[in-house]
Amino acid sequence: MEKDILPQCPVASGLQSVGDVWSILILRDVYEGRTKFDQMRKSLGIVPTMLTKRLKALTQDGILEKRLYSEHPPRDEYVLTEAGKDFLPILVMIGAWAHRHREGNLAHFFDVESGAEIKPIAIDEVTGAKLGTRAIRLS
Amino acid sequence: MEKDILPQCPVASGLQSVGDVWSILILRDVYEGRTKFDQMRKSLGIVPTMLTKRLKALTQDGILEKRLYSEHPPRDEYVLTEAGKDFLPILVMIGAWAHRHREGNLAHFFDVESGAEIKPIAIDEVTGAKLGTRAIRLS
DNA sequence: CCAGTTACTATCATTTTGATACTTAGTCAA
DNA sequence: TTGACTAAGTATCAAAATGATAGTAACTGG
Repeated sequence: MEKDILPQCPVASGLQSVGDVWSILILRDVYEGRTKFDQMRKSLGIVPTMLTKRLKALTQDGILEKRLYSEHPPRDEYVLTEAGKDFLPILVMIGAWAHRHREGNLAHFFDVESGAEIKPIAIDEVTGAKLGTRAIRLS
Repeated sequence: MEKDILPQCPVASGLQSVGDVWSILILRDVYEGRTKFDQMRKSLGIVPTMLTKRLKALTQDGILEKRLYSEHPPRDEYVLTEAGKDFLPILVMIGAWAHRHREGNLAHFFDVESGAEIKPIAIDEVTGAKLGTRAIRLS
């Protein structure tokens, strides 16, 4: 789609960085510890040209950054920036939405410390109200 | 991308319904009350063939449904199902993420009742902890 | 020095998306 | 009762993105 559609909309703006399936699945991989090119390629079944392209875009957008993990041979991995880490809750919310509304035998998210399954909800930090229960205006 | 990649991953599963920019922007439009074909077409600058295709997919996936709003002439609008309404928090989270990490003069979300700006955060309903502050495992 | 690993790039076919024009079914006003 | 207008699309074709397959470059370890 076009570049500069709806420039004032925060949703459209966010989607310009991260509004495509491969990018989001790459982020999921990185969260899971698959930070290297070939790990992602195998895990996702993505063709290398596409993976290269997406990693470049995510890096330029400040969501991932390249880090040398071996000098000899020189090898880079991709790690999350602050912006990248900050996207994790959205991933988890998407997964939880899928559990509620999509068919299939899906994996679940667990809190490592307690072992309990995570039930993510979004609230407004100001009112404390669950999002979706009160009217919202965008302006 | 392929159809059946990573069938057990809830994130990948969710993205199959709603993992594309147009679909998400259509949902945003519907939340904002632009429920009719031409309203969306103008608001988004989307080509009608694409809009038709996306509306059909969202409808088949149970996120939108067609509703007759005029008998003569017969005219349909698209309204949110429960699954569609349940996606709103994710939209707001994406917008909030963009506010934190993207440049530009972006519109903000407000609570209609209180007038205050919304600061969405995702928490685990079980532990009450903010997502991203504790380790998560997917299995 | 030869096979293996990692991180890619090159090339080309296929698929998806976009632009423009057109259609269908109705309304409304003169 | 014709002619302009609206809403919701479809048809056709060009352009761009994606996918498949193969190949390269730099290094390692035996």
